[in-house]
Amino acid sequence: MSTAPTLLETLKRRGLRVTPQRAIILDTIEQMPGHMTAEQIYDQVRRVNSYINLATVYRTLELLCELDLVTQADMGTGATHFALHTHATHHHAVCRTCGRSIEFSHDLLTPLLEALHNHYQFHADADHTVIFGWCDGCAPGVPVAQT
Amino acid sequence: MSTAPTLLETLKRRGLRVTPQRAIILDTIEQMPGHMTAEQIYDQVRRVNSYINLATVYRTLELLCELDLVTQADMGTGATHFALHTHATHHHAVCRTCGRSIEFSHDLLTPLLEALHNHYQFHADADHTVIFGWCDGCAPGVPVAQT
DNA sequence: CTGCATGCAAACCTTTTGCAAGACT
DNA sequence: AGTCTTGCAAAAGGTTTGCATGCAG
Repeated sequence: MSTAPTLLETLKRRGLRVTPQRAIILDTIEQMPGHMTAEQIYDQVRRVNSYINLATVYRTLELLCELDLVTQADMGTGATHFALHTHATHHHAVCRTCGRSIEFSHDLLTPLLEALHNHYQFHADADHTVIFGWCDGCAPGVPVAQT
Repeated sequence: MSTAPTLLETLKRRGLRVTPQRAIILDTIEQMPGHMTAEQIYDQVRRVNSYINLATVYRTLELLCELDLVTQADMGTGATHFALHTHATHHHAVCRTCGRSIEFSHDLLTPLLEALHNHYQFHADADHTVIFGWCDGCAPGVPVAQT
């Protein structure tokens, strides 16, 4: 139950290079809530040091993904969303019509994850699964059509 | 249990314009198996008529999506995958490491879909849901690391 | 000192769009 | 005839990359 190590500590521990840029980016990510796009992280990072480059943000995110410290999710908005792997696990039901995103708890996904594991020995990445569909307001089933 | 109408017939029935390009594209989509990217459809379409433009393929796909005849799915490969809505419903478990995709039946997803409906009145688009994770071969949990 | 990381700018890829010409009904 | 569709080419996003410089270890 010890406090989880910071991203920076984890980097050091694994013998990876710690640069000022990485320190700022990691710190920023840890302080941002939920998921964020590379652009959002970039904007935030620039408030600390406006000389950090977008490419560096991407390269750092790539590194974090490789280390399984961060997960990616496509919310259907064009830009990839990143989130701390330790971030409270929840998932998203995204409306194809209005774009709204409903968060739902991990519990609802459990049966599926277990089934995938039992049937296919597939270990689903339980973080930030995205399910598309239509929210209550945006009529389901009935296709648009109608002039 | 009459035969399902072709995409072309559906277009006509809804009073939409039928052009040679659309005829070729629709026909191609119906003949291609499973999902395909716009580029793949384009390549196939060009074998019939090499003057058809990629933009036209995109515009036709957009139309089909609006009519709910085709669904989109992001398989994490960069390009959007399209599939006939009538195509046998199944979903995908995509391995983040090796990229392999395991198809799983709709049944496994049912509990989740019902739960989303009951809890949030959310009508999930049951077609081609994509779950990311790791297949049996690609060690789960254990991060890469290790020099 | 050596190698890895960074900044910059250009390249990339997929997808979208403006516009004039052309085709469908 | 009138409107919708197409082709072309350029633009738009998001993300990646090559290369020279610079810094961490």
